[in-house]
Amino acid sequence: MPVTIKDIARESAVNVSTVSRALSGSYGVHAKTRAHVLAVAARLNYRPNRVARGLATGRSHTLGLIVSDIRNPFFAEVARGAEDAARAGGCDLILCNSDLDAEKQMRYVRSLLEMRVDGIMMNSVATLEREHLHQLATCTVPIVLLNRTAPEKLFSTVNADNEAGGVIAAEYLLRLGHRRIAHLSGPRRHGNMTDRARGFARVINGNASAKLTLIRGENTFAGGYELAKELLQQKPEPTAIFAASDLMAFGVLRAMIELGRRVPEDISVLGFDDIELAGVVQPPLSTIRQPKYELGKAAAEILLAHSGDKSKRGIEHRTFGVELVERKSCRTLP
Amino acid sequence: MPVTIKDIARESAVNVSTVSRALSGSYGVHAKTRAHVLAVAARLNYRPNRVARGLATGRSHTLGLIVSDIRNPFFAEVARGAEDAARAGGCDLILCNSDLDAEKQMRYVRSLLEMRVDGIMMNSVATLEREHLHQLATCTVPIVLLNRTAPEKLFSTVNADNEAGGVIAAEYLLRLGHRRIAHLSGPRRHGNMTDRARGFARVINGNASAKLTLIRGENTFAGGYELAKELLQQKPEPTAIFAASDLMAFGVLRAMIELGRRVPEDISVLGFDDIELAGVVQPPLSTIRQPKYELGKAAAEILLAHSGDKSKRGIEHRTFGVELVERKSCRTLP
DNA sequence: CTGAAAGCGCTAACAG
DNA sequence: CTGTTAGCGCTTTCAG
Repeated sequence: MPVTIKDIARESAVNVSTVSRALSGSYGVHAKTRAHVLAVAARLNYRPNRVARGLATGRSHTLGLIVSDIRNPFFAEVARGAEDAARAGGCDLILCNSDLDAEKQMRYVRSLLEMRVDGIMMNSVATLEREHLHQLATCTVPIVLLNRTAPEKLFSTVNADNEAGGVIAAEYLLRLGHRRIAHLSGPRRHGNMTDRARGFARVINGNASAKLTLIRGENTFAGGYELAKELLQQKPEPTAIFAASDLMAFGVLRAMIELGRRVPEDISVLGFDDIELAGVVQPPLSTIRQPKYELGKAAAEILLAHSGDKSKRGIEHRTFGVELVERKSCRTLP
Repeated sequence: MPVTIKDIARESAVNVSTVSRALSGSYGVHAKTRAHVLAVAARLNYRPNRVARGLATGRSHTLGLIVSDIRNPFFAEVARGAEDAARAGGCDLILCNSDLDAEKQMRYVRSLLEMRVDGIMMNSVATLEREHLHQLATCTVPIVLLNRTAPEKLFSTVNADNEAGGVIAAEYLLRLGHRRIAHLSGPRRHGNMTDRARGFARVINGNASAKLTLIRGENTFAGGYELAKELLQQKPEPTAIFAASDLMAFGVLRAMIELGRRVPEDISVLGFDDIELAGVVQPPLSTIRQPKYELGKAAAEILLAHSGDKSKRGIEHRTFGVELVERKSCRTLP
């Protein structure tokens, strides 16, 4: 059995409450007794029991993170940012993979609530129904939604400026001289991608000589691959393709190889996210970078900041800028 | 304030212990009262407090996972496997990123111990000193070491058969007709990679006409890139390169492009791991696949199996086979 | 500054 | 089958 506060109280001939005070570093205990208690604790190799502490204080010092799948490199970055920030704030991080399944997601929320986490970060609530949303709203702990662009009155949100990203992408391609341009977007329910598409379309369509082709598919390597193959059926071919994520862009690159098109000589490809491997594929992928690590970090920090005030659940919204990362997959048209 | 077992006891006019029994589904409670209690609980929207339960039972139903960095796609897969298995066993997963820092790693272990997790999975203890190892050995919860090839009497281990992987790689390259062969390995303290190198070298050196060049560097994209550039300084050039990880192989691929070599026409490249993007790069990377998801899953399952028995901390060792995944980065020599 | 005592919410003997 | 009674280990009034 692990040594408890009681053991060290007995051993150092003081009351448990004194030990508790000495250990929690709070004032109100003589420096001498305190030193003694600490010494005994060290000698006995005492490890506080955070479960007991949690029960007594009501704070568990844990944060929950629900992502669709940690294997998606985008979420891995987000998770890392969240973990670092949580850790810096003295909290541990519980990881949940929802697979974009609303049921599963709600189960995780319940589970986290039962553990009395101090806050929950979750992405991908796009598919949540009213009832679920309502359930979330009645949560006793602060919640921050990641990648949620719709304005939220009920929860804090953290997201990248996706629409601006679409604008940047469009302006870039136009600037390079492209006019026949395609955009490969994700499913409609994917709010972020819809935002990207909106910004992108607005700019392209605002240029009289430019022509936009927009098609949708799955936000995966395979999705990008298939959309690209489908796209190149039609004539005239676009000179540039903007994929809504790097993963999809990778699929496009593969499709181009199989179709015998060279990138960027025959066709330019632009991605979104700037995951680590964007710079690794051939050719290195030009893309719109969003600050993934920072998104996760910000989410955790919001939780940390508000996990104290039970009364006013401070709602906070943070939007991060995105930027163009030029590599080798887009070229200037003569 | 959340509703407690007490509230529902009062509301349904029975004792808390009855409620507890009814809720925990255990026998010894009349079906009728039980149904009633459950109904009241549901009406009150009762959520059990797992912190309290944990304190009372001594089991927290959480598992800890310490990896060097979740952004490494290898660990993301492992983590996913671990999470799924933990979840299936009714446990939550706490994620820790140690960055291969021994100090940090030990802090995490302590932290997890304070939370009274039911078990800990950790990779990368290669750099741990005797003192740390000893500390771990005295832990009150079961520990399983991931990717630890050294035989362990103190802890359970789960790993892929790295040495066999090296053998498979060597035989494959030999079979394709390669004789001037290079191996790019990781740092010496990286036990897995050392095992891969051992198996590989044994086979290559066992072939009289084959010549092996072995160099070491960092297990990263940049590491592979630099080693490859260094390697191609010397003449005659190898006809095949076996990289100790896919990440390193990606670096090799990049270096080859920059040096004007075509893969696999001029030089063959073989990786290890089979991370998701191995099939995405150009050319698709041939590699030795290790079952990452299964590794994580097995680790969690061992913990789950042994977290009951306090007395006999069953030590268990599991080794997973690896296999060759042939894609397009290696060619047959005429 | 320190001790005594009352919980936090739940489980687990032990009686009845 | 159900109620009573102790705690789990720690914090936190409230006295002294």
